[in-house]
Amino acid sequence: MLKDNALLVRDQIIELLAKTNSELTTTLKHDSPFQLLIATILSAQCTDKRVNSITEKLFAAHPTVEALDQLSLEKLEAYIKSAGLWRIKARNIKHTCRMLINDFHGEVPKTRDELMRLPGVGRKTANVVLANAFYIPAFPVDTHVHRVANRLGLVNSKTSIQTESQLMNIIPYNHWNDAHHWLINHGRQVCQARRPLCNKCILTDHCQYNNQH
DNA sequence: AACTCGGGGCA
DNA sequence: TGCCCAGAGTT
Repeated sequence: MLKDNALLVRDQIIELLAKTNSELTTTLKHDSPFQLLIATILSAQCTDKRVNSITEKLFAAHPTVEALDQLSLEKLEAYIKSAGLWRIKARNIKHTCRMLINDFHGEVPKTRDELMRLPGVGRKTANVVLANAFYIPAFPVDTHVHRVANRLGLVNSKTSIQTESQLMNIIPYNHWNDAHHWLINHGRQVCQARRPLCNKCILTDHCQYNNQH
């Protein structure tokens, strides 16, 4: 019963994706897995647009792990100060560069476990790199995705890891990327954590949350 | 599982 | 100016 509802919601979303313009999807600009890794570390609690404005200059001058490793902590901090949490991120990025060189032959690892050993890389960031740098099936779940998918009844899960696997099961692989971006945008603009704007929502007919409030 | 971190954004 | 955000890391 719940599963049937999830399938209905899924089909509604996929229908919406066809009409959605690609401008809705913000992307982190990068030329290599390494650059995507650094950009994704920077993107925590920060919009992709601001990250891109930082990495545009940073990667122009220091495009590789070897080049970025040579950059002093102070200069790195100066580059990324507009990203928020810059002290932590600068330290993590420096440490990550050293680990890539020392432990991974200067390459970005291709497994989630290895990626998550890098400081500043959690499960969500690891999944972003796996999916977008290496095209390895992975579904990044942030709080927006987790909240919206559960409210809509697309999944029924306690943890974001459960949400991750349930979304991978119910959404066709070719829609993972745009569905991910749609869920994030819907979470930011409509299905907000505290004040969900259900009157602006197109999916209220099958929504568990809306029908309870 | 719940808490802390530490910046920016926004009312 | 105080509250909120959203990831990672810690206990």
